Amino acid sequence: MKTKHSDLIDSLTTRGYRLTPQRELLLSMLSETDTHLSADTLLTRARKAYPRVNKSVVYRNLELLTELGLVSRVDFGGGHVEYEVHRHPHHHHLVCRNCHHMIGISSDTFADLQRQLADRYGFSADMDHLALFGLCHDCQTSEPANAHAQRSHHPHAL
Amino acid sequence: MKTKHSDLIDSLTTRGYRLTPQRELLLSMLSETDTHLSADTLLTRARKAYPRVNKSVVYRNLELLTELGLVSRVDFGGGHVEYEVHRHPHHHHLVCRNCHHMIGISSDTFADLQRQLADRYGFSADMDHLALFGLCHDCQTSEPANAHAQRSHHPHAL
DNA sequence: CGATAATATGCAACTGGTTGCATTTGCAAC
DNA sequence: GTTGCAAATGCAACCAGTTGCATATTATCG
Repeated sequence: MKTKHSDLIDSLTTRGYRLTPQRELLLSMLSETDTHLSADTLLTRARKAYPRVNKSVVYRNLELLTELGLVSRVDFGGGHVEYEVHRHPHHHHLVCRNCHHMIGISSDTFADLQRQLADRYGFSADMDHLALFGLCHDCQTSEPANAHAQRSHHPHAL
Repeated sequence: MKTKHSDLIDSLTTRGYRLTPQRELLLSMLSETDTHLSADTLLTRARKAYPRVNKSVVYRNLELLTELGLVSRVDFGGGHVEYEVHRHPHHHHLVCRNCHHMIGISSDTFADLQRQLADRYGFSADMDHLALFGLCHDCQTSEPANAHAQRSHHPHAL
């Protein structure tokens, strides 16, 4: 239990939002893990405790919690998003497109970039749980090796 | 017509993929615009010329063309992706989360970051048509102004 | 130029996620 | 404790995108 569950609940209620069993369940699932979970995983787990929870409620509440800043949405690209309780300092993810290994890195690495974007373009970038794709150290030397579902039917090519 | 249409077709056929009317149509639509188009837009436009084109074909071919490197997939986050013919040099997009204005920037800006990720983590990042969110110059001073759909029912809070 | 075989297409069923609306519930005031 | 009402939920319909499979089409070879 990394982030105090009761703090999260306070954040909700002091802002005038209701504390419902579903919200409490979501927050407790998220604060009891130290990684990110997909909406679908959250729904499935929630149903173990509470078979009636509805998927629209899960999605709506994740959106609310994200807007309130209690939860961070990590966008892994291609429509795959996961959620985690908002912890400081923010961090980012390097995702290997070959072995799917994920490296968490601190946000310092992006400070220069952020400054450059501000200077050159006047743009204030949201540097909050970015995910970047690429190849991890191990896969750079042996890329095609343990690839997943390489296109199977190259007819007479390459 | 920025990128030679016939070059794209050659890339397909020399690698052993067939040239079909649907593929030709997709490539010509993409090479005749100088911006990115969504799968849905492509489908709609394609149907004007060819009412029978099927959405699964559009999606499958966009995936194929992306794998072959003829087309780039630009991921705008939250599952919104668009496609454009792969032009050099690669560029990135700064998207304002307030006014949705989009700034195209060259990939040089990311060279430092890329080098740092390689040095520190041994990670070779795909720096290819990234999209970053944030606030553009104009919206930083007047953020809440022309916002879209601000959450409407804060009950008695903030 | 016609036959062949593998590829590409169209279709229909399905999945993850979203939306509108009727019902229920949390919470505050009485 | 009861009441009132906005907020939250559950449901069912819906939408974009994906998948499996039968059919149609392309490119090649005879």
